Amino acid sequence: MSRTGPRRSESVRLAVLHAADDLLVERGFAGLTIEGIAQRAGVAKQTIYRWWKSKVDILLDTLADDAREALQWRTDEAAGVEENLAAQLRRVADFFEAPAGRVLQALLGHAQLESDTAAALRAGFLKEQRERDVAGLRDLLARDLERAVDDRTLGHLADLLLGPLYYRVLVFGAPIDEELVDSTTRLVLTLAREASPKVP
Amino acid sequence: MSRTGPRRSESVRLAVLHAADDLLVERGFAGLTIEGIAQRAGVAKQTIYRWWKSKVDILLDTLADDAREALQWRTDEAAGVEENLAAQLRRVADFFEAPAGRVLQALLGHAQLESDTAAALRAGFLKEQRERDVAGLRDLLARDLERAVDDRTLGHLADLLLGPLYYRVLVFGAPIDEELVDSTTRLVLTLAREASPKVP
Amino acid sequence: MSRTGPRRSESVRLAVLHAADDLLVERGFAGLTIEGIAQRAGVAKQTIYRWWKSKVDILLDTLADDAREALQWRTDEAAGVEENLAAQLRRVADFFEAPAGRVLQALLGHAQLESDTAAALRAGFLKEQRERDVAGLRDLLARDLERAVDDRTLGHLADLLLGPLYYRVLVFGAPIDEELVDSTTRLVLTLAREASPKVP
Amino acid sequence: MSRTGPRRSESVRLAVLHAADDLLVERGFAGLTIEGIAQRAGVAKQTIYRWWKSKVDILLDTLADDAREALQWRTDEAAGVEENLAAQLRRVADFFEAPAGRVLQALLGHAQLESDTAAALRAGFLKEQRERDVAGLRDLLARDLERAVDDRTLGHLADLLLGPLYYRVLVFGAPIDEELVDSTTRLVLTLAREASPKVP
DNA sequence: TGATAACCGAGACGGTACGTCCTGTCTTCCT
DNA sequence: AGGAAGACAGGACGTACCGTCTCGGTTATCA
Repeated sequence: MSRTGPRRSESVRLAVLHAADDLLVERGFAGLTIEGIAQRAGVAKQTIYRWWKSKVDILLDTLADDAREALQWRTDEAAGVEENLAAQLRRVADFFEAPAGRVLQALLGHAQLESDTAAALRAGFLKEQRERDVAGLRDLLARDLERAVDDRTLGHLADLLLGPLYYRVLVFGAPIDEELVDSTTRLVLTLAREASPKVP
Repeated sequence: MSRTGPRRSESVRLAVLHAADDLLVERGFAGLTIEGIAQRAGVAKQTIYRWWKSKVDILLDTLADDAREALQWRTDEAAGVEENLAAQLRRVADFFEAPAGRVLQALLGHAQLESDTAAALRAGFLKEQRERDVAGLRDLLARDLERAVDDRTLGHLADLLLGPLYYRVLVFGAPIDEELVDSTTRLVLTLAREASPKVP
Repeated sequence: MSRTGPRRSESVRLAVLHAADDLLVERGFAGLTIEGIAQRAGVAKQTIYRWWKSKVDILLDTLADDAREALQWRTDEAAGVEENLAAQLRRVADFFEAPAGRVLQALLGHAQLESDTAAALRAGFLKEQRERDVAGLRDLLARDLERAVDDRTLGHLADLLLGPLYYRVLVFGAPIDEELVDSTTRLVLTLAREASPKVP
Repeated sequence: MSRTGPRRSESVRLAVLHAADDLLVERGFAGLTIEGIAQRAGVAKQTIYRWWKSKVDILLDTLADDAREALQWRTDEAAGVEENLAAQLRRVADFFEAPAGRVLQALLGHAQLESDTAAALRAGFLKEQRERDVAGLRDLLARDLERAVDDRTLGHLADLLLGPLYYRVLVFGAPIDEELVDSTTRLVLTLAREASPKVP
């Protein structure tokens, strides 16, 4: 059965996402309201409710657009494994300084308060990002160790690698410094080599 | 000049803290309202506002009462350094399953959304806990290495030690398993020994 | 530019006015609250505040709807001037026994306490009623005296006519009796005839 | 049974009455609160509640002190009856311009809203004032008519005399002008002479 | 000359209503 | 059908006073 009438307006979608982003930066999460977004975007409230369930849903949308690329693992074949790993951690550090990182931070915060947010965030963005992190780590270690590392171990290594960075940001609200990046990198590599000794 | 008139009622204070604690567990942070707390505690709203600025302020108070002891470093002289360290991490893991841990989790979440909360939490509980963590780690390593470790290094070691645990809880909402405790413990001890080699 | 969106609901308006009227009679002015009206009318508080500034504003609205007719001057051509005048005063007396009269009484009371109420009441209902009273009196006297009476005199006659009635109600809270109606009527007619003697 | 301890402090009583009076003038009846009076008088709230039941009770107290004298009937033997009567009405007019008159006006207003206030005001001040008015009128008419007027008629004459003045003040909030005083005076004297014709 | 009872200041407390803000649903009209 | 405008029921907010109460400190009278 065919349908009639105009389709979803892309300009409305973008206006809402940008308004939400701007207001989050300007007034913080608590000052972010559906009514405020509607007004700023020059859009009716009902239009927002038609396409998104809540302000969290809007933010998840902005995250999907912005964060994926910033946290992608990139390999520089010319550089060593340690440099590549450290570079990825630096990307994480930079991400948290950027607007998209603030969005993730807010969503992670909200996820502690609302299980719906937690479920949506974990089933979507965080799950995908976890997969990218594990895959990126696997590839890098494979180059270093010349053998595959099992997934279980990879998971723990990822926790050890990223945990201290998120801890800094989420718990202390402090920027991630170079020294933390370096020591974390070295530590994880050490453990990886121990756990999966190169076949002589 | 001495105060006259009735003093602050301790029973009111406790009724409010317990009501807040209970409601947080029952209904979550979003379902926690000043009016709800007042009703549950059998207290007038104004009485709450007289002593606390917000529901966050109340939770900070419950945390101060409950969390300090649960996260205290305890040394078992009979056991080795590694066992002591692992036991402390297990205490952290258990804490996050307990009601007081839920309070901290909610507050950490809210701290991502409101800078006031962040400032209060960091200036109060987190600062003290950080000091306890660093001091506990210092004492433990001193026993192991038979020499003092400088504060800067201790700070990084604390990040590496606790980061992965908080990451698990805050980002993935998953319980901290034994394996993570063990690998984190070993890793940090390895790094500590490398960084501060025992004088021969 | 034409308006879009839903219009003001007439049923809501009436529900509020009736609820206010009922509650004023049941519980008196002090027991009349916006929250009470909202609850009785099955309406949200905000809906009331959207259209009225205060409970006084609501009562002014009920007055406009109810009192105009009750205090209208009516001429019975068959009857004499004195009978017509007395009939009008009896209408005033009856009005103060009816619910709408209670509303006016309450508003007059409140007008002594709040200058805003006084200004609104006087600029609205009282001004119109005064005009009706003066006009009614003018017509009646014209019939009796066969000549026009000047406005200044009419004003004073209206004061002398209505003053004693309001005095009874407002100051002594007592009902207006037939004797007061009669003596006031006679008195005013006497004075009117003196002041504007029939041209011989 | 005898009692011990300090007696009621007169300075406290006066401080409260003055504070109430001042605040009534400054902020109006709605802005007059027990807490405000207590603060302004430098007195504890409980002290007020010990001696007065409500703010209305306080105002009744100030009225008793101030109004009695202002509304007292005074006879100037040298002047005629009409002049004496007009002088009394002028006293009423002046009274409503003075602070004590404002208090009575506020209390009369409140009496329309709360039956307790109405009862207290009518059983106290208004009853006494009514008696003074009737007695004053009786004396004056006795001089004029050279015979006594019965109480029933006197009551109606008092209504006709004072009603228009109160009507002006309470309903229109306008000052009582000389013309109203004069016509009311003449009118009432006319009626009195008609009703009780001098024995020839 | 104490004891003791009332007065008084300060202000905590359980309440009620205030007026505001935002939510999510809905209705109306326009394109 | 999509969208702007915005009315509506509802719920929580933080504030202002109410009237009651508990504290200490301070008189004044009477034993």
